[in-house]
Amino acid sequence: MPERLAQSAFALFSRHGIQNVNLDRIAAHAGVTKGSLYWHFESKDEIIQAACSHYYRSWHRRINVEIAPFADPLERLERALGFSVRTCLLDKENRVFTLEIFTLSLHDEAVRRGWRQFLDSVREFYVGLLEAARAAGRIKTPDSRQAVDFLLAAMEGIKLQALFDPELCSRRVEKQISEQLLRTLGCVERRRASAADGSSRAHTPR
Amino acid sequence: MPERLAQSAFALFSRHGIQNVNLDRIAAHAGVTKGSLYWHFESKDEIIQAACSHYYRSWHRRINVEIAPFADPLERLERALGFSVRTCLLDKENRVFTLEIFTLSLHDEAVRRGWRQFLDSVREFYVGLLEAARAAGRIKTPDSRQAVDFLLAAMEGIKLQALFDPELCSRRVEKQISEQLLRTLGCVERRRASAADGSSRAHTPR
DNA sequence: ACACTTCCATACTGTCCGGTATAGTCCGCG
DNA sequence: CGCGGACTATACCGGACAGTATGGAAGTGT
Repeated sequence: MPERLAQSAFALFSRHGIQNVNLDRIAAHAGVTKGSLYWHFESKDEIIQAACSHYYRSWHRRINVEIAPFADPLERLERALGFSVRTCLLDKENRVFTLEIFTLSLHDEAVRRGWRQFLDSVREFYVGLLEAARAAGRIKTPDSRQAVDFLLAAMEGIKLQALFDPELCSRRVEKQISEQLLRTLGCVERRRASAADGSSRAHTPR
Repeated sequence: MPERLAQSAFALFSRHGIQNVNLDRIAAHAGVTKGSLYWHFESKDEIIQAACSHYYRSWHRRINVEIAPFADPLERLERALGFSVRTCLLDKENRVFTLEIFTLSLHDEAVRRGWRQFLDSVREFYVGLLEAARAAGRIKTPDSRQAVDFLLAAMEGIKLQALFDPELCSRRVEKQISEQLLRTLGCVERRRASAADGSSRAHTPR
């Protein structure tokens, strides 16, 4: 039941925002009433934290599913990048929820700490992918950490832009941005192949 | 008086967030009471809009002051970039206020429209600087608009990172990021000069 | 002096919402 | 069977706050 409440909270927060969703609504969405909700959670803050945890776990699960079929380090990196960019551009719920969390983080140390831990795990995830691609000679970047930091920052920015420019929310832009981000990472082989042989175009993920 | 109320609203919103600031507080900050405030503005929404307009005007004024002393296109671009990056990293009020506005934009079309107009004006500002630098042969980028879009996105992302990592809020990181952004713009001369002659180091703004 | 306008202060109103109190139901265990 | 614990539903509470009503003050024009 606590997990169902957390899911309901996430679902509602990610559509309507945190302030616009009251506890009666979360409880009803989970099929119970507010009394039950208060049995499991002490406060709205605690429910918000539960929704965050739900989101963090879900993100990790989804991105791992995305890269699981691939062994090539650069392919894995590309897939992960593609997933992230797609999430930023097309996943409106992700946008709403994360923005709400950021704003809450401004004044709530606990929420900030939670996001920071999540961000650290995402960073380690990407550094791992990048180092593997680097070891395989597919990426050339002087400093993996810094490159990943830049990448993550760029993706957050892109997410914001998508909020204000719905035309960005397309597969074409997604591909464009993914390539741009790969370029900033110092992708060596991808670029050359693209310039030399148009058949790599067909190789691009859909 | 309306301008004083808008300034008060901005000052308070940029420190405490929009939800955490009630109208009594804004009025008191401006030296009046809520009745006066309601004489000038119809609703809290209208006061939020006034605070936004105040912020937008202030931003344009400040960045123009920053680049006014310089004639060289690349120097102007660098100064503007430096100002923006500094604002993102060090100006906490800017961070708080803009994040609050983004979150409000998720569900409020009027706020979203306002920011979008502001963003368009910022984009045009940077495209203007970039084109000038390009015409002077100081910048090499295939598509100014796209480059500026990427730049603006990156800056928003950096602002978010600064929220979660206070160590980023330093002049060293500011310089590092500014250089990185210049690199993504296709800055030709700056890079070469830096590699060839250490004296350009002293030329770097403090 | 009076009327009008602009602006302001104060008290009030009603809604919303997080949180609480209390009673009820169900299940497992001795 | 009785009891305790986990869970649930319902009614209630009090505070917060945007917005409203009303009266007052000051300035201006006739």
